[in-house]
Amino acid sequence: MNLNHLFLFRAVAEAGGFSRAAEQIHVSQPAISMQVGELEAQLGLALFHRLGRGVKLTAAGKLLLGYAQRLGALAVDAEQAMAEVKGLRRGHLAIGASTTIGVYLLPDLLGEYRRRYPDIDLQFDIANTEDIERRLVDGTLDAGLTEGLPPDRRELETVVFLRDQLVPIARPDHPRLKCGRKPLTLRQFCAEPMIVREAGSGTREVIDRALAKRGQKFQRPPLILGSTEAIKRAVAAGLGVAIVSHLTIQTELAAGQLAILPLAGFQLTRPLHRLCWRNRERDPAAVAFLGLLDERYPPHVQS
Amino acid sequence: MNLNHLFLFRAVAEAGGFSRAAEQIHVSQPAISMQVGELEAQLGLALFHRLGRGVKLTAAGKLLLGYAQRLGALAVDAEQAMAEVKGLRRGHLAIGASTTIGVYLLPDLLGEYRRRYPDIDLQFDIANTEDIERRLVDGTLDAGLTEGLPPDRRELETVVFLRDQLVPIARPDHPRLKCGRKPLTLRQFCAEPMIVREAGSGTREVIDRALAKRGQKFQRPPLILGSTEAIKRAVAAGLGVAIVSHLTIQTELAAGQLAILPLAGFQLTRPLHRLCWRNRERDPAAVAFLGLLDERYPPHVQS
DNA sequence: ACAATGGAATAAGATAATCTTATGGATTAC
DNA sequence: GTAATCCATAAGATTATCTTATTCCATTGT
Repeated sequence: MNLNHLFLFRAVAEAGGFSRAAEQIHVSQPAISMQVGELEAQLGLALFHRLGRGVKLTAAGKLLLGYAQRLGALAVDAEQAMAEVKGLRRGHLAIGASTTIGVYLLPDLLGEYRRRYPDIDLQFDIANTEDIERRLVDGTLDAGLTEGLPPDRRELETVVFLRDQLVPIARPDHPRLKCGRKPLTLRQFCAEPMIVREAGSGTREVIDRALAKRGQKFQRPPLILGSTEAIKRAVAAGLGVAIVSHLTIQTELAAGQLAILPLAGFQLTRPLHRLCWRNRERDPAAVAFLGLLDERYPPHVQS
Repeated sequence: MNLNHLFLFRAVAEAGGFSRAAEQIHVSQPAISMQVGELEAQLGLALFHRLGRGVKLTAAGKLLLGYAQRLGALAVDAEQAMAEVKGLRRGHLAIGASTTIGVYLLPDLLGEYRRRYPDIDLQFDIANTEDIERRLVDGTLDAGLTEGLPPDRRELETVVFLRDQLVPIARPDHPRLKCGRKPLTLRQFCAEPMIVREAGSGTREVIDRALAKRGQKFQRPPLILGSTEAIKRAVAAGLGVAIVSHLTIQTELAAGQLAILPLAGFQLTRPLHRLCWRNRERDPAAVAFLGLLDERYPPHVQS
């Protein structure tokens, strides 16, 4: 007994005859005779009275018809659910991101995602690289976006999707920003009052390494603040200069609260990584997210 | 997508691997690979993550598994229901009978039926031959038992299942029943005070015809009563003699309330008919009933 | 009662679906 | 690195299912 047997049986029952059913579902009449006959043989029960003029359900047939209808409807539901998943009208997407990306980049991206696929259930967590990695492996995340060093897990694919520029910022009325002034040298910049994140922060490490590489260091003890927002506010308040991700200051630049300080020959970037399973099938919801990411930030495969 | 696809899919999901599933359900592993692969291709969705060591459901797979389980359970229910019908552990039997049969014969018969097949839902109506015939044709009865003349419907099969003896009865202390006395002649019997059913009753017609055929008639105006029970009581009370179906007086004979009056060379029987559809499939419940009837009263096919 | 008709069953051949054995390829575990 | 495990693929065999043509049967109409 399979769905096709039941489908044909149901067609006959609802059409009131083998020939009529055959017409309606575009199969030959003997095909139906055989299938229904086989079904009856398997069950050991007559399902139809053959009246000579059409057919009529037996008691067993009436009973089976109920099951056939329910089975048919359930099968249709199942296929529809699958079609919805495939067509991104149903599903779930869980993304993990580190702080900067999570705060300054993902909301926009997920807003666009929601606009395109409003029926996908979205989940979005900010966590550290280690947690994201773990949750990718155990399957609770579909993709992760991190600014930290790429993990060396072979099962995860790491793609640099964006090079984040770390830029020096100052209050817009900083003397060096008067028109006509030349860019600062790195040495001059290091002599400014500096505001930085605590040691151990990803951004701080990048900055320290870059300065060390160029043989420079802060010339005064820096002001240490625990969040990028705090640093931006402190710079805007005139407490000093800082180096922050370009991503984080779009609003303040537009509002004239902060300005980028030109620094001669200084270019500092860090890679932002997109993490997901390497050789694993991805749900359409995840594929669409990665596609959207690639669309906004054309990728460079790294490993 | 058919039940087999889903069954194999479910086996894989529940076994956690293609090979394990293949073992459990005794199919080759490639068969499963192909079926699941085809299912995935048809849906356009990956249902499993291939991990190298076993497999794991994707989100789409998890969703489909629920449907597959429900469909599987429903299919099992359907097959079980059909098996129950076939095994007479579920079903319905509607029998129609004319009065005498319905009162004096069917209760016993249906008692035995209920004992053998306690799960069959029984329905049993007393009606006239015409109604029974009509209800057989329109399908509300599975079989009919009548004492009337056989209908001439070609679509109904008429089988005489019993020859009912109509016997003369009297009070046990009737003078002619004293030991040693010879049987009455029919003429003498007709001279007795007679109790009969009203004209139009089946039994009355049989009696009238039999007497007419033998050139006899009641010599006194008979007492007319509307039911066999009333006639029996009247005879037992000594109001006269009567001719009634042998079936109806078993209890009274045993209790000594009535006696059969020996009548020389008089033998009056009428056929009892079993009616059902001629060329139509019968439900197991009906087949079992007809079987039981045949068992108790070996049949003589008439038409 | 008779042929006519409508509709299901059957037969035969063709086609498609599914299975099995054997083998390849990728991943994990020691 | 090597062996073991597991899924995918290939080829051939088997089975299920379909189609066309035809037969059989019950009803219907005359």
